[in-house]
Amino acid sequence: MSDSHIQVTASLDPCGLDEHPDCGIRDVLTRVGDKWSVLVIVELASGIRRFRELQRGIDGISQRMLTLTVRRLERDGLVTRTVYPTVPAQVTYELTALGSSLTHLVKQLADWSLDHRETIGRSRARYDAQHPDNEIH
Amino acid sequence: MSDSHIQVTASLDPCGLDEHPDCGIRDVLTRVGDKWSVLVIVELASGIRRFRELQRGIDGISQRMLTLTVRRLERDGLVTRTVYPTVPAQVTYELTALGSSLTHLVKQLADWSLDHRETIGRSRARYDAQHPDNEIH
DNA sequence: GTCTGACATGAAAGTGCCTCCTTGTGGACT
DNA sequence: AGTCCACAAGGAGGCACTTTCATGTCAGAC
Repeated sequence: MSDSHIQVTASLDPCGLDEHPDCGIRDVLTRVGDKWSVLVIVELASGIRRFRELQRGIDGISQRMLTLTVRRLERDGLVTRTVYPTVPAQVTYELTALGSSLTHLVKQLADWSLDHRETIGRSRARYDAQHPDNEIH
Repeated sequence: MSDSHIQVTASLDPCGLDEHPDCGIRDVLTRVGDKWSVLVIVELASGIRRFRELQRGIDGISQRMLTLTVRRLERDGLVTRTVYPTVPAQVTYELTALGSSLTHLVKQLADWSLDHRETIGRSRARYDAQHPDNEIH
């Protein structure tokens, strides 16, 4: 850990050394840490979805963001996009085996967050009370 | 899942309903998904650190980013900051029980990433070859 | 012709993280 | 005075994500 290094480049290539798992964690967070990706993953964990179905299942996401998000997930190999030559055209998205392998971790993170939500909220309130000058929300 | 909703506000308050674990996952990613937080957590998992020790242990992080990052982690209750009235002044940081409770998940994410790094790399190369017009890296 | 559904894409503006550089505080030392 | 150590904070610019709005393609229906 103390020997960790990340050469910060545009694509954030992890160093890949086994003794540097932190590089790995940065990589996965870069991959799913954006606003919408993990929500897409969670929705697809429930089964294959057409574009509109997927959009309706994720509150607040625009057509644009959904298109960009699923494209990135597809590029990373987490999602499969299938185009049907129907009229009107239809596209479906589903998790790959790789994408599915991430879902149990996502579930655990969600559980952790729910388990500790109140504690974190109290901590924030306490901190803000003690540091009224610090605007870091 | 399909009833999920996130009211996107500046502070991203999760809805907190048990049937909406995705709100939880967004919350935790907001918390540790930035570039440096998880690296700080990983470094502190190895033990208490003074500021400079922490900075040296995380390659590439500036004094400024470290200050901001530990401040946010402290606010969330993941890290304890202890000031020693020495000359020169000294500060130490260590994980709280809450912060520590996250480390095994972080480890799992890191492992997942290392396990699948090659697969993802290949997927990207394949995707880029098939979609030369898509600049989405 | 227009409209619809389904989905992709382009353009521009807004936002905030991140970086770089600088300054500050409090001692101690030369 | 200057320099050092230890750490915090200010200011400004860059960049990418995000959002909004608009446009595009392809058929089919009217």
